[in-house]
Amino acid sequence: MSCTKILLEKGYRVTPQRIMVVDALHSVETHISAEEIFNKLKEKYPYANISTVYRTLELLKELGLAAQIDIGDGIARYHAKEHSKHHHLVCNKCGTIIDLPETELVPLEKALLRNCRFKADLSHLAIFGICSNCQ
Amino acid sequence: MSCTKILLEKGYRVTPQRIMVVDALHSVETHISAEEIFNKLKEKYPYANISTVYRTLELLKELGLAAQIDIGDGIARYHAKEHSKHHHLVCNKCGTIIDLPETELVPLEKALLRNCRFKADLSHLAIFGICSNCQ
DNA sequence: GATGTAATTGCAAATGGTTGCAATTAATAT
DNA sequence: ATATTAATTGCAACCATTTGCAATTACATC
Repeated sequence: MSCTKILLEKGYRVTPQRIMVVDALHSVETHISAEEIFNKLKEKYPYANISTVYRTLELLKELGLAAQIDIGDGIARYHAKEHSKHHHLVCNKCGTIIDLPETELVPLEKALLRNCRFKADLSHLAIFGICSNCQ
Repeated sequence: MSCTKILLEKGYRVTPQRIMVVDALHSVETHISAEEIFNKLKEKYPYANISTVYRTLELLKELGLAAQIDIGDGIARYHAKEHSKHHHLVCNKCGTIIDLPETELVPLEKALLRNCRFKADLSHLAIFGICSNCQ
């Protein structure tokens, strides 16, 4: 199921700007910042607008089509959710980002539901610490 | 051990601005934003400066005296670390923040070290989801 | 295909937070 | 008590992101 189809189905308009943001997001396997998406867009369409990029990313996030991670440098990064579900281990020393399969957090998810009756959304999380190289 | 003593010991200066930020941070049991601290400061000392507030909070964080949480509204909040170690469960529907004792995350911490050789710093974390009332 | 309308965009201004740099000052040595 | 000096502050400019609003446009209906 493509992102644009889901947009249409949910009653959102499929505009050229939105198509270009979706394309840019899917053009990378890893995460990408709004600024980087904006620059890719401008190559094709010089009138591209940064606030529309942010608004589209926000919408994709709401629809569960994109995930946002914050690795602590003040710049939000995004990736298409279909590009594998995983978490991020961010090293506080060297900045390396290690991908962690989502299964690693299933026990925590269950414990929070059992002990706190809290339905945690642990679909994308950044965990900070020190990687094996830097220890 | 007071914050100001630790500052001195580590070779940092104890300035009036820093004392006031520390006081403001300790004056609340819960978390507080930089803006709120700044407003408290201005009541006492009208020449207070917001960038010094941010820099002091950053320093306290580095020294492990304060913790920062981001509950997803784009505003960073801080609390004195001695005010109990805990995590935050943030409800995506009603915005309620539930405190979670740190022991709840010990199994995850151990699993990450064992499986990924990653020394996670899970001292303060915000976990998003749906609280029991909103489910 | 033309028309109506609500969703979306583009702009400019605002927000929360950070930074470079010259001026000031807390702590140290005298 | 004074002088020295490196740490800290205050300012203004900057950055990433958000928002209000008027202009535009994708889609639905005829």
